[in-house]
Amino acid sequence: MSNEIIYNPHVSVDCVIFGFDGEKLKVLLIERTISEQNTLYNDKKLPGSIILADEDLDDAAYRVLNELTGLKNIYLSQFHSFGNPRRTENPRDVLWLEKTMQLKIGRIVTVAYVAVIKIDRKLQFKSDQTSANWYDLNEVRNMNLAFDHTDIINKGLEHIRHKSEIEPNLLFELLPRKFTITQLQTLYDTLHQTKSDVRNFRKKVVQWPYIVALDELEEGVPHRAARLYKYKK
Amino acid sequence: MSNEIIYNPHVSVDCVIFGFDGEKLKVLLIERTISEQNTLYNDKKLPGSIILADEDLDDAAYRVLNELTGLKNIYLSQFHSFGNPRRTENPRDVLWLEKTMQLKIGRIVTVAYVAVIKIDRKLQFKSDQTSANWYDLNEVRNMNLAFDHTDIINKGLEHIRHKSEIEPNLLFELLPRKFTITQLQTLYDTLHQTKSDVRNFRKKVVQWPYIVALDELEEGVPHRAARLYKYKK
DNA sequence: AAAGATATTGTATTATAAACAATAAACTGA
DNA sequence: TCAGTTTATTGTTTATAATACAATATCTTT
Repeated sequence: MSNEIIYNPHVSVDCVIFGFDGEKLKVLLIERTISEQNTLYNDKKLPGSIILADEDLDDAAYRVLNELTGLKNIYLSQFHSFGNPRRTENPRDVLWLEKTMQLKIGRIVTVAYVAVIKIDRKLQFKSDQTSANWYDLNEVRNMNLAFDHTDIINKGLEHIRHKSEIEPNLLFELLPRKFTITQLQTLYDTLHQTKSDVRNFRKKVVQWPYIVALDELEEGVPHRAARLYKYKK
Repeated sequence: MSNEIIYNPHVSVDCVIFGFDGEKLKVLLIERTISEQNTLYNDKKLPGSIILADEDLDDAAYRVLNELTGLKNIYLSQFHSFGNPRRTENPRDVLWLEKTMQLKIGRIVTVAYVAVIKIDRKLQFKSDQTSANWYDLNEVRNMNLAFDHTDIINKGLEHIRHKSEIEPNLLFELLPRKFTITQLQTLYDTLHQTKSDVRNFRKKVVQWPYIVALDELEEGVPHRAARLYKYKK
């Protein structure tokens, strides 16, 4: 009957923030240091936080994002909640929770959000102690992240894959303000896991009404420079 | 600073269960009776439950669904979590929570799941006290449901709309085992909010590999009987 | 036998997706 | 300066999918 005990878990939000460097998708991860028996371990985790007493879930997610990047008006959407009772059982995670939260925390149900931002945005931290960095998605697969954050990232990736098929606008949140068609195609193919034909792809995108050609070319490349485009409206 | 207090809300799951009667989409709602100052109020709510101490979210949703319908192997998927601090503030809801849960419950964060089932399935209740009924989605919009269950239903509807565009298989979970093309089209158009052309629609679906014509006709209709089809694999 | 109700079917047109390779422009190093 | 390297850019043909559009068939009821 211990199975039937009602129990209050904590509730948190975690943000999966994707960027694109022109070639690969990246995730923003927070550095975490844990001292365990006089040894320092270095770790990475998603930006996240326990929700506050009077705070809605979306508000908590925006707060976390803002504390991290200093920015607002970001494409941010909830995509899944994770509540496996054993997701907070790793001893290293338990230790970190006790140190940071100053209290024993048992189970945590987390609500995950995803955001896509331009990777060249300067990240402003409210606290000087936190440090965030971009990591290749492929690297991340072999890292040992905190909690079930690898699962969360994978599910978040799935989510923006689907979303980008419905609203191609999402792509331009990831690209720099001025971009080449090649960059757009690389991003598109990365997200859709395809290899589209160069000619067909260009035909498709130049007829999108919200993509406009500029009178500018790429600079500093050791070959023919590509035309730059921007996203409008 | 009261804004910064860490607080443990309860966590629950709610299931939005859709059915289709051949003409309209329906939701399964639980009857709820509240006695308030010697008066009995009748109410409806989504099937749901606080999660148990050692229970994963998906497990909780399946438990709720099973306790309600007695069935397993149902198309069930998590679609959104709702955590507005004020979602449990309605006095009637507070009263009901105290009566049913035997304890004061403040905030509840709920994780919502959606399921689609055949409406002619016999519902077996584990407890004789609960009673569930199908309601038209249009009626439901004007009912006063418990908590924010109207919002949850709307978001769940959005979810199966999207999902049915990607996987048409979902449609056959809602249709009876033997169905007519007209029923299929009505369901399709209801979900997609379209009015497709009869000829084009038939051309489209008869070439779906998983739809097979039977040697049977509808019975008991006061006009020409339609051919029956079934879904395979 | 006529009227009413729903089921069933085909053709022409348009739009979209897919397949496929040659040339142009800029830089690099000899 | 020239040959070689690298990436950018462009068109045509074919196949597939979506759209527009109305007449006839079958069964029931009166």
